[in-house]
Amino acid sequence: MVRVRFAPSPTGYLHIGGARTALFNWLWARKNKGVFVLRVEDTDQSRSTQESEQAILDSMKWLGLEWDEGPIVGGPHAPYFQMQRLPTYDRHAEAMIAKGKAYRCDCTKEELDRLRAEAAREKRGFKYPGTCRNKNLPRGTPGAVVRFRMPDEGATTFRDLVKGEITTQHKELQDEVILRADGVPLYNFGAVVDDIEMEITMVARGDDHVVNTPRQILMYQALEYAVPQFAHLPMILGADKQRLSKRHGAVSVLQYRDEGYLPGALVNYLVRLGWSHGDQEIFTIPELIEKFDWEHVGATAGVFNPQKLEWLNQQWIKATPPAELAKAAGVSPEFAALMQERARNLNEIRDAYRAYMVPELPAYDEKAVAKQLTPQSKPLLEEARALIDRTFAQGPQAMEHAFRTLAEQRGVGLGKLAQP
RNA sequence: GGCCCCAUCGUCUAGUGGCCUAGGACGGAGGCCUCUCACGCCUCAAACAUGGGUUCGAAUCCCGUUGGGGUCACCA
Repeated sequence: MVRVRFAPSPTGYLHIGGARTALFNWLWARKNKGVFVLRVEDTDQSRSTQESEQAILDSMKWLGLEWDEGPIVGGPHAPYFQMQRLPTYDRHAEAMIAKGKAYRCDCTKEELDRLRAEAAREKRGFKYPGTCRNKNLPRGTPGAVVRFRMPDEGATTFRDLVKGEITTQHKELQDEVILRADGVPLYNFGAVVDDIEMEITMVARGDDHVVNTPRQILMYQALEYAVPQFAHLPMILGADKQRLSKRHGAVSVLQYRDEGYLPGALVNYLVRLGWSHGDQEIFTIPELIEKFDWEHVGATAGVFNPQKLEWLNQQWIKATPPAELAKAAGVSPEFAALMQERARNLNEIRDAYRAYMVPELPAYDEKAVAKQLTPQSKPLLEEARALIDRTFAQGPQAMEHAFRTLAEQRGVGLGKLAQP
Protein backbone atom coordinates (compact mmCIF):
# COMPACT_ATOMS: atom_id res chain seq x y z
CA MET A 1 0.00 0.00 0.00
CA VAL A 2 1.43 3.32 -1.07
CA ARG A 3 1.18 5.93 1.66
CA VAL A 4 2.55 9.39 0.93
CA ARG A 5 2.23 12.70 2.69
CA PHE A 6 2.48 16.43 2.38
CA ALA A 7 3.68 18.08 5.58
CA PRO A 8 3.60 21.88 5.39
CA SER A 9 4.36 24.16 8.29
CA PRO A 10 1.69 26.83 8.69
CA THR A 11 4.08 29.77 8.53
CA GLY A 12 2.74 31.39 5.38
CA TYR A 13 0.50 30.85 2.38
CA LEU A 14 0.92 27.80 0.16
CA HIS A 15 3.32 28.83 -2.57
CA ILE A 16 3.91 27.43 -6.02
CA GLY A 17 6.77 25.19 -4.89
CA GLY A 18 4.88 23.67 -1.99
CA ALA A 19 1.87 23.12 -4.21
CA ARG A 20 3.97 21.17 -6.66
CA THR A 21 5.35 18.97 -3.89
CA ALA A 22 1.83 18.28 -2.65
CA LEU A 23 0.72 17.62 -6.19
CA PHE A 24 3.37 15.01 -6.98
CA ASN A 25 2.55 13.19 -3.77
CA TRP A 26 -1.16 13.32 -4.50
CA LEU A 27 -0.65 12.08 -8.05
CA TRP A 28 1.41 9.16 -6.82
CA ALA A 29 -1.19 8.22 -4.22
CA ARG A 30 -4.04 8.38 -6.73
CA LYS A 31 -2.13 6.47 -9.38
CA ASN A 32 -1.41 3.66 -6.94
CA LYS A 33 -4.79 3.73 -5.21
CA GLY A 34 -2.84 4.64 -2.11
CA VAL A 35 -3.34 7.11 0.70
CA PHE A 36 -2.46 10.80 0.70
CA VAL A 37 -1.84 12.14 4.19
CA LEU A 38 -1.80 15.82 5.13
CA ARG A 39 0.15 16.60 8.27
CA VAL A 40 0.63 20.02 9.81
CA GLU A 41 4.13 20.63 11.14
CA ASP A 42 3.35 23.42 13.56
CA THR A 43 6.29 23.02 15.93
CA ASP A 44 7.70 26.45 15.21
CA GLN A 45 5.28 28.14 17.55
CA SER A 46 6.61 31.62 16.96
CA ARG A 47 5.91 31.51 13.23
CA SER A 48 2.88 29.23 12.95
CA THR A 49 -0.48 30.91 12.53
CA GLN A 50 -4.10 29.87 12.23
CA GLU A 51 -4.46 32.03 9.11
CA SER A 52 -1.61 30.26 7.34
CA GLU A 53 -3.09 26.89 8.14
CA GLN A 54 -6.43 27.96 6.71
CA ALA A 55 -4.79 29.41 3.61
CA ILE A 56 -2.93 26.16 2.98
CA LEU A 57 -6.07 24.06 3.40
CA ASP A 58 -8.01 26.40 1.11
CA SER A 59 -5.27 26.25 -1.50
CA MET A 60 -5.21 22.46 -1.47
CA LYS A 61 -8.97 22.28 -1.79
CA TRP A 62 -9.01 24.75 -4.64
CA LEU A 63 -6.35 22.77 -6.50
CA GLY A 64 -8.41 19.64 -5.99
CA LEU A 65 -5.77 17.89 -3.89
CA GLU A 66 -8.12 16.26 -1.43
CA TRP A 67 -6.40 14.36 1.36
CA ASP A 68 -7.44 10.99 2.75
CA GLU A 69 -6.11 11.54 6.25
CA GLY A 70 -5.37 14.80 8.01
CA PRO A 71 -7.02 17.92 9.42
CA ILE A 72 -10.83 18.02 9.25
CA VAL A 73 -11.16 14.50 7.85
CA GLY A 74 -9.16 12.83 10.62
CA GLY A 75 -7.93 9.27 10.19
CA PRO A 76 -6.47 6.25 11.99
CA HIS A 77 -3.24 8.04 12.88
CA ALA A 78 -4.78 11.20 14.34
CA PRO A 79 -3.94 13.75 15.48
CA TYR A 80 -2.33 15.22 12.36
CA PHE A 81 -0.91 18.28 14.06
CA GLN A 82 2.56 17.82 15.50
CA MET A 83 1.91 19.98 18.54
CA GLN A 84 -0.77 17.49 19.52
CA ARG A 85 1.62 14.57 19.24
CA LEU A 86 4.22 15.49 21.85
CA PRO A 87 3.87 12.27 23.89
CA THR A 88 4.73 10.26 20.78
CA TYR A 89 8.01 12.10 20.26
CA ASP A 90 8.86 11.73 23.93
CA ARG A 91 8.28 7.99 23.73
CA HIS A 92 10.58 7.55 20.74
CA ALA A 93 13.22 9.84 22.18
CA GLU A 94 13.29 7.80 25.38
CA ALA A 95 13.58 4.62 23.33
CA MET A 96 16.59 6.08 21.57
CA ILE A 97 18.21 7.16 24.80
CA ALA A 98 17.65 3.69 26.26
CA LYS A 99 19.47 2.18 23.27
CA GLY A 100 22.31 4.67 23.59
CA LYS A 101 21.41 6.23 20.24
CA ALA A 102 20.62 9.58 21.80
CA TYR A 103 21.51 11.50 24.95
CA ARG A 104 20.51 14.50 26.97
CA CYS A 105 22.56 17.65 26.71
CA ASP A 106 22.44 20.72 28.94
CA CYS A 107 24.88 22.93 27.07
CA THR A 108 23.30 26.36 26.88
CA LYS A 109 22.33 27.93 23.59
CA GLU A 110 24.44 30.94 24.51
CA GLU A 111 27.54 28.83 24.99
CA LEU A 112 27.01 27.06 21.69
CA ASP A 113 26.36 30.35 19.90
CA ARG A 114 29.62 31.66 21.28
CA LEU A 115 31.55 28.64 19.98
CA ARG A 116 29.83 28.96 16.63
CA ALA A 117 30.73 32.63 16.34
CA GLU A 118 34.30 31.84 17.28
CA ALA A 119 34.52 29.17 14.60
CA ALA A 120 33.09 31.60 12.06
CA ARG A 121 35.64 34.21 13.01
CA GLU A 122 38.47 31.73 12.48
CA LYS A 123 36.78 30.53 9.29
CA ARG A 124 36.46 26.96 10.55
CA GLY A 125 33.43 24.77 10.21
CA PHE A 126 31.48 24.35 13.43
CA LYS A 127 30.35 21.05 14.77
CA TYR A 128 28.88 20.31 18.21
CA PRO A 129 31.89 19.10 20.21
CA GLY A 130 30.02 16.31 21.99
CA THR A 131 30.42 17.82 25.42
CA CYS A 132 27.50 15.88 26.91
CA ARG A 133 27.88 12.68 24.93
CA ASN A 134 28.89 10.56 27.89
CA LYS A 135 27.37 12.47 30.79
CA ASN A 136 24.31 10.23 31.01
CA LEU A 137 22.19 13.13 32.18
CA PRO A 138 18.94 11.86 33.74
CA ARG A 139 15.41 12.64 32.58
CA GLY A 140 14.33 15.91 34.16
CA THR A 141 17.69 17.61 33.97
CA PRO A 142 16.80 21.33 33.88
CA GLY A 143 17.02 22.85 30.42
CA ALA A 144 18.28 19.64 28.84
CA VAL A 145 17.60 18.89 25.17
CA VAL A 146 17.97 15.48 23.52
CA ARG A 147 20.66 15.01 20.91
CA PHE A 148 20.99 12.22 18.39
CA ARG A 149 24.29 10.36 18.54
CA MET A 150 25.58 10.40 14.96
CA PRO A 151 28.00 7.64 14.02
CA ASP A 152 31.59 8.94 13.83
CA GLU A 153 32.64 6.77 10.94
CA GLY A 154 31.24 5.23 7.82
CA ALA A 155 28.75 6.59 5.36
CA THR A 156 25.09 6.39 4.44
CA THR A 157 23.93 5.89 0.89
CA PHE A 158 20.42 6.01 -0.44
CA ARG A 159 18.87 5.83 -3.85
CA ASP A 160 16.81 8.88 -4.58
CA LEU A 161 14.00 8.36 -7.08
CA VAL A 162 14.93 11.46 -9.02
CA LYS A 163 18.60 12.06 -8.29
CA GLY A 164 19.96 8.56 -8.07
CA GLU A 165 22.51 7.41 -5.54
CA ILE A 166 23.60 9.90 -2.89
CA THR A 167 26.29 9.19 -0.31
CA THR A 168 27.11 11.17 2.80
CA GLN A 169 30.12 10.61 5.05
CA HIS A 170 29.12 10.39 8.71
CA LYS A 171 31.98 12.62 9.74
CA GLU A 172 30.12 15.46 8.01
CA LEU A 173 27.23 15.04 10.43
CA GLN A 174 26.92 16.27 13.98
CA ASP A 175 24.94 15.26 17.05
CA GLU A 176 21.90 17.36 16.32
CA VAL A 177 19.16 18.35 18.73
CA ILE A 178 16.05 16.27 18.17
CA LEU A 179 13.93 17.34 21.14
CA ARG A 180 13.84 20.68 22.91
CA ALA A 181 13.72 20.95 26.69
CA ASP A 182 9.98 21.61 26.48
CA GLY A 183 9.41 18.38 24.59
CA VAL A 184 8.81 19.95 21.17
CA PRO A 185 10.62 18.01 18.44
CA LEU A 186 12.89 19.49 15.80
CA TYR A 187 12.17 18.95 12.13
CA ASN A 188 14.28 15.86 11.37
CA PHE A 189 13.06 13.94 14.38
CA GLY A 190 9.43 14.99 14.21
CA ALA A 191 9.22 14.09 10.55
CA VAL A 192 10.83 10.69 11.05
CA VAL A 193 8.68 9.76 14.03
CA ASP A 194 5.49 10.81 12.27
CA ASP A 195 6.42 9.12 9.03
CA ILE A 196 7.02 5.94 11.00
CA GLU A 197 3.79 6.26 12.97
CA MET A 198 1.78 7.15 9.89
CA GLU A 199 3.33 4.29 7.94
CA ILE A 200 4.60 6.48 5.14
CA THR A 201 6.19 4.42 2.36
CA MET A 202 7.60 7.23 0.25
CA VAL A 203 8.74 10.74 1.08
CA ALA A 204 8.62 13.20 -1.80
CA ARG A 205 9.69 16.71 -0.90
CA GLY A 206 11.78 19.65 -2.03
CA ASP A 207 15.33 19.40 -3.10
CA ASP A 208 16.45 21.47 -0.11
CA HIS A 209 15.89 18.40 2.07
CA VAL A 210 18.48 16.08 0.52
CA VAL A 211 20.98 16.95 3.22
CA ASN A 212 18.44 15.95 5.86
CA THR A 213 17.85 12.55 4.35
CA PRO A 214 20.96 10.69 5.56
CA ARG A 215 20.34 12.01 9.09
CA GLN A 216 16.78 10.83 8.94
CA ILE A 217 17.80 7.44 7.60
CA LEU A 218 20.17 7.08 10.53
CA MET A 219 17.25 7.84 12.85
CA TYR A 220 15.00 5.25 11.21
CA GLN A 221 17.79 2.75 11.77
CA ALA A 222 18.31 3.84 15.38
CA LEU A 223 14.58 3.42 15.96
CA GLU A 224 14.70 0.11 14.07
CA TYR A 225 12.04 0.84 11.49
CA ALA A 226 12.02 0.37 7.73
CA VAL A 227 13.37 3.31 5.74
CA PRO A 228 10.90 4.71 3.18
CA GLN A 229 11.73 5.61 -0.41
CA PHE A 230 12.81 9.16 -1.10
CA ALA A 231 12.20 11.47 -4.03
CA HIS A 232 13.62 14.99 -4.02
CA LEU A 233 12.03 17.47 -6.36
CA PRO A 234 14.21 20.18 -7.87
CA MET A 235 13.54 23.75 -6.82
CA ILE A 236 11.47 26.21 -8.81
CA LEU A 237 13.44 29.30 -9.80
CA GLY A 238 12.56 32.83 -10.83
CA ALA A 239 13.59 34.35 -14.16
CA ASP A 240 16.93 35.34 -12.62
CA LYS A 241 17.60 31.71 -11.66
CA GLN A 242 17.25 32.53 -7.99
CA ARG A 243 14.89 30.54 -5.83
CA LEU A 244 11.34 31.67 -6.60
CA SER A 245 10.06 34.28 -4.16
CA LYS A 246 7.63 37.18 -3.85
CA ARG A 247 9.87 39.57 -5.73
CA HIS A 248 9.41 37.43 -8.85
CA GLY A 249 5.68 38.14 -8.83
CA ALA A 250 2.80 35.95 -7.78
CA VAL A 251 3.89 32.88 -5.83
CA SER A 252 0.82 32.20 -3.72
CA VAL A 253 -1.63 29.61 -4.99
CA LEU A 254 -4.57 31.69 -3.84
CA GLN A 255 -3.29 34.62 -5.83
CA TYR A 256 -3.55 32.60 -9.03
CA ARG A 257 -7.09 31.68 -8.07
CA ASP A 258 -7.88 35.38 -7.62
CA GLU A 259 -6.29 36.28 -10.93
CA GLY A 260 -8.69 34.03 -12.79
CA TYR A 261 -6.67 30.88 -13.33
CA LEU A 262 -8.35 27.51 -13.55
CA PRO A 263 -6.99 25.10 -10.92
CA GLY A 264 -6.52 22.42 -13.57
CA ALA A 265 -4.37 24.75 -15.64
CA LEU A 266 -2.11 25.51 -12.68
CA VAL A 267 -1.87 21.81 -11.90
CA ASN A 268 -1.09 21.03 -15.53
CA TYR A 269 1.62 23.66 -15.60
CA LEU A 270 3.18 22.68 -12.30
CA VAL A 271 3.43 19.01 -13.23
CA ARG A 272 4.93 19.79 -16.61
CA LEU A 273 7.54 21.93 -14.88
CA GLY A 274 9.90 19.11 -14.04
CA TRP A 275 8.08 16.16 -15.51
CA SER A 276 7.32 15.21 -19.07
CA HIS A 277 5.55 12.65 -21.15
CA GLY A 278 7.11 12.87 -24.58
CA ASP A 279 5.87 15.95 -26.44
CA GLN A 280 2.54 16.24 -24.69
CA GLU A 281 1.80 19.60 -23.09
CA ILE A 282 -1.86 19.48 -22.16
CA PHE A 283 -3.14 16.83 -19.80
CA THR A 284 -6.45 16.26 -18.09
CA ILE A 285 -6.24 15.37 -14.41
CA PRO A 286 -7.13 11.69 -15.00
CA GLU A 287 -4.43 11.57 -17.66
CA LEU A 288 -1.91 12.99 -15.23
CA ILE A 289 -2.82 10.37 -12.67
CA GLU A 290 -2.50 7.63 -15.23
CA LYS A 291 0.77 8.79 -16.79
CA PHE A 292 2.75 10.28 -13.92
CA ASP A 293 5.95 8.44 -13.02
CA TRP A 294 9.18 9.23 -11.21
CA GLU A 295 11.24 7.99 -14.11
CA HIS A 296 10.52 11.16 -16.08
CA VAL A 297 10.90 13.67 -13.29
CA GLY A 298 13.93 15.76 -14.22
CA ALA A 299 16.80 16.47 -11.85
CA THR A 300 17.22 20.07 -12.94
CA ALA A 301 15.82 23.13 -11.24
CA GLY A 302 13.21 24.84 -13.41
CA VAL A 303 12.41 28.47 -14.08
CA PHE A 304 8.80 29.42 -13.51
CA ASN A 305 7.36 30.80 -16.75
CA PRO A 306 4.16 32.86 -16.24
CA GLN A 307 3.60 33.18 -19.98
CA LYS A 308 3.39 29.48 -20.50
CA LEU A 309 1.04 29.20 -17.53
CA GLU A 310 -1.18 31.83 -19.11
CA TRP A 311 -1.18 29.98 -22.41
CA LEU A 312 -2.14 26.77 -20.65
CA ASN A 313 -4.90 28.60 -18.81
CA GLN A 314 -6.24 29.76 -22.17
CA GLN A 315 -6.16 26.21 -23.49
CA TRP A 316 -7.99 24.98 -20.42
CA ILE A 317 -10.63 27.69 -20.74
CA LYS A 318 -11.24 26.65 -24.34
CA ALA A 319 -11.64 23.03 -23.28
CA THR A 320 -13.99 23.70 -20.38
CA PRO A 321 -17.73 23.14 -20.99
CA PRO A 322 -19.49 26.56 -21.19
CA ALA A 323 -21.82 25.78 -18.32
CA GLU A 324 -18.92 24.99 -16.04
CA LEU A 325 -16.96 28.00 -17.24
CA ALA A 326 -19.97 30.23 -16.65
CA LYS A 327 -20.18 29.05 -13.08
CA ALA A 328 -16.48 29.61 -12.47
CA ALA A 329 -16.52 33.10 -13.98
CA GLY A 330 -19.89 34.15 -12.61
CA VAL A 331 -21.47 34.97 -15.98
CA SER A 332 -24.25 33.50 -18.11
CA PRO A 333 -23.55 30.29 -20.04
CA GLU A 334 -24.21 32.05 -23.33
CA PHE A 335 -21.67 34.70 -22.52
CA ALA A 336 -19.11 32.13 -21.39
CA ALA A 337 -19.53 30.25 -24.67
CA LEU A 338 -18.98 33.52 -26.52
CA MET A 339 -15.84 34.40 -24.61
CA GLN A 340 -14.11 31.09 -24.17
CA GLU A 341 -12.31 31.27 -27.51
CA ARG A 342 -10.56 34.49 -26.60
CA ALA A 343 -10.20 34.80 -22.83
CA ARG A 344 -6.89 34.15 -21.16
CA ASN A 345 -8.38 34.04 -17.70
CA LEU A 346 -11.69 34.08 -15.86
CA ASN A 347 -11.34 37.71 -14.89
CA GLU A 348 -11.32 38.75 -18.52
CA ILE A 349 -14.62 36.98 -19.03
CA ARG A 350 -16.08 38.61 -15.95
CA ASP A 351 -14.82 42.07 -16.93
CA ALA A 352 -16.14 41.72 -20.46
CA TYR A 353 -19.50 40.67 -19.06
CA ARG A 354 -19.65 43.77 -16.91
CA ALA A 355 -18.64 46.00 -19.81
CA TYR A 356 -21.33 44.34 -21.89
CA MET A 357 -23.97 44.90 -19.25
CA VAL A 358 -22.85 48.49 -18.68
CA PRO A 359 -21.43 49.86 -21.94
CA GLU A 360 -18.88 52.62 -21.81
CA LEU A 361 -17.41 54.87 -24.47
CA PRO A 362 -14.63 53.12 -26.33
CA ALA A 363 -11.02 53.97 -25.60
CA TYR A 364 -8.40 53.76 -28.29
CA ASP A 365 -5.74 51.13 -27.85
CA GLU A 366 -2.40 52.83 -28.35
CA LYS A 367 -0.78 49.86 -30.00
CA ALA A 368 -3.64 49.49 -32.45
CA VAL A 369 -3.50 53.22 -33.23
CA ALA A 370 0.20 53.00 -33.96
CA LYS A 371 -0.29 50.00 -36.18
CA GLN A 372 -3.39 51.01 -38.12
CA LEU A 373 -3.49 54.79 -38.32
CA THR A 374 -0.57 55.28 -40.66
CA PRO A 375 0.04 57.84 -43.46
CA GLN A 376 -0.82 55.05 -45.90
CA SER A 377 -4.23 54.48 -44.36
CA LYS A 378 -5.20 58.13 -44.30
CA PRO A 379 -6.40 58.48 -47.95
CA LEU A 380 -8.32 55.22 -47.60
CA LEU A 381 -10.00 56.52 -44.48
CA GLU A 382 -11.00 59.72 -46.23
CA GLU A 383 -12.61 57.76 -49.01
CA ALA A 384 -14.27 55.56 -46.44
CA ARG A 385 -15.82 58.51 -44.68
CA ALA A 386 -17.32 59.80 -47.92
CA LEU A 387 -18.58 56.27 -48.51
CA ILE A 388 -20.30 56.19 -45.13
CA ASP A 389 -22.00 59.50 -45.83
CA ARG A 390 -23.31 58.20 -49.15
CA THR A 391 -24.45 54.76 -48.04
CA PHE A 392 -25.45 55.19 -44.38
CA ALA A 393 -29.11 55.59 -45.14
CA GLN A 394 -29.14 52.39 -47.22
CA GLY A 395 -28.31 50.19 -44.24
CA PRO A 396 -25.49 47.96 -43.06
CA GLN A 397 -25.52 45.48 -45.94
CA ALA A 398 -25.14 48.19 -48.52
CA MET A 399 -22.34 49.72 -46.48
CA GLU A 400 -20.51 46.44 -46.23
CA HIS A 401 -20.81 45.92 -49.94
CA ALA A 402 -19.51 49.41 -50.63
CA PHE A 403 -16.52 48.82 -48.33
CA ARG A 404 -15.63 45.54 -50.00
CA THR A 405 -15.86 47.18 -53.41
CA LEU A 406 -13.62 50.04 -52.32
CA ALA A 407 -10.99 47.65 -50.95
CA GLU A 408 -11.09 45.73 -54.18
CA GLN A 409 -10.76 48.88 -56.28
CA ARG A 410 -7.77 50.05 -54.29
CA GLY A 411 -6.18 46.58 -54.49
CA VAL A 412 -5.93 45.99 -50.75
CA GLY A 413 -7.34 43.30 -48.47
CA LEU A 414 -10.44 44.23 -46.56
CA GLY A 415 -8.40 44.17 -43.36
CA LYS A 416 -6.25 47.05 -44.58
CA LEU A 417 -9.35 49.19 -44.80
CA ALA A 418 -11.64 47.76 -42.14
CA GLN A 419 -9.10 47.70 -39.36
CA PRO A 420 -8.12 51.38 -39.53
C1' G B 1 34.57 28.14 2.49
C1' G B 2 33.22 22.44 3.66
C1' C B 3 29.74 18.90 2.01
C1' C B 4 25.83 17.58 -1.50
C1' C B 5 23.20 18.19 -6.11
C1' C B 6 22.66 19.96 -11.16
C1' A B 7 24.20 21.32 -16.50
C1' U B 8 20.21 20.34 -24.38
C1' C B 9 17.24 26.66 -27.92
C1' G B 10 15.73 32.97 -23.79
C1' U B 11 12.26 29.39 -20.81
C1' C B 12 9.87 24.24 -19.95
C1' U B 13 11.59 19.94 -22.13
C1' A B 14 12.20 15.06 -25.75
C1' G B 15 16.53 12.26 -25.84
C1' U B 16 18.51 6.33 -21.54
C1' G B 17 25.50 4.78 -27.19
C1' G B 18 23.93 4.42 -33.75
C1' C B 19 16.94 6.34 -35.47
C1' C B 20 20.04 13.55 -34.06
C1' U B 21 21.14 17.42 -40.25
C1' A B 22 19.10 17.32 -32.01
C1' G B 23 12.28 16.90 -31.90
C1' G B 24 7.97 19.45 -29.32
C1' A B 25 5.88 23.59 -26.37
C1' C B 26 5.90 28.83 -24.41
C1' G B 27 7.94 33.31 -25.88
C1' G B 28 10.11 36.06 -30.43
C1' A B 29 10.07 37.33 -35.97
C1' G B 30 7.32 36.92 -40.60
C1' G B 31 2.90 35.30 -43.18
C1' C B 32 -2.21 33.25 -43.95
C1' C B 33 -7.24 33.53 -42.05
C1' U B 34 -10.17 37.47 -40.12
C1' C B 35 -15.31 43.31 -38.82
C1' U B 36 -11.88 43.92 -33.45
C1' C B 37 -9.43 40.85 -29.93
C1' A B 38 -8.43 35.96 -29.74
C1' C B 39 -8.39 30.99 -31.82
C1' G B 40 -6.38 28.18 -35.77
C1' C B 41 -2.73 27.29 -39.65
C1' C B 42 2.20 27.97 -42.19
C1' U B 43 7.40 29.57 -42.18
C1' C B 44 11.85 31.32 -39.78
C1' A B 45 15.59 32.39 -35.93
C1' A B 46 17.19 29.83 -31.53
C1' A B 47 20.60 24.75 -27.70
C1' C B 48 23.85 19.61 -26.45
C1' A B 49 28.84 24.90 -21.05
C1' U B 50 34.11 23.44 -21.68
C1' G B 51 38.63 20.12 -21.85
C1' G B 52 40.13 15.25 -21.72
C1' G B 53 39.09 10.14 -22.01
C1' U B 54 36.12 5.15 -23.06
C1' U B 55 34.03 3.29 -27.85
C1' C B 56 33.93 1.44 -34.65
C1' G B 57 30.44 5.34 -32.97
C1' A B 58 28.75 10.08 -27.42
C1' A B 59 23.92 15.10 -26.30
C1' U B 60 23.84 10.16 -24.13
C1' C B 61 29.20 6.55 -20.18
C1' C B 62 33.84 8.21 -16.97
C1' C B 63 37.21 12.19 -15.05
C1' G B 64 38.67 17.32 -14.65
C1' U B 65 37.33 22.54 -15.29
C1' U B 66 33.75 26.28 -15.35
C1' G B 67 29.02 27.85 -14.06
C1' G B 68 24.46 27.47 -11.19
C1' G B 69 21.66 25.72 -6.99
C1' G B 70 21.07 23.56 -2.06
C1' U B 71 22.79 23.13 2.94
C1' C B 72 25.79 24.01 7.12
C1' A B 73 20.11 26.41 13.77
C1' C B 74 17.27 24.39 20.29
C1' C B 75 13.63 27.05 11.46
C1' A B 76 11.11 23.70 8.57
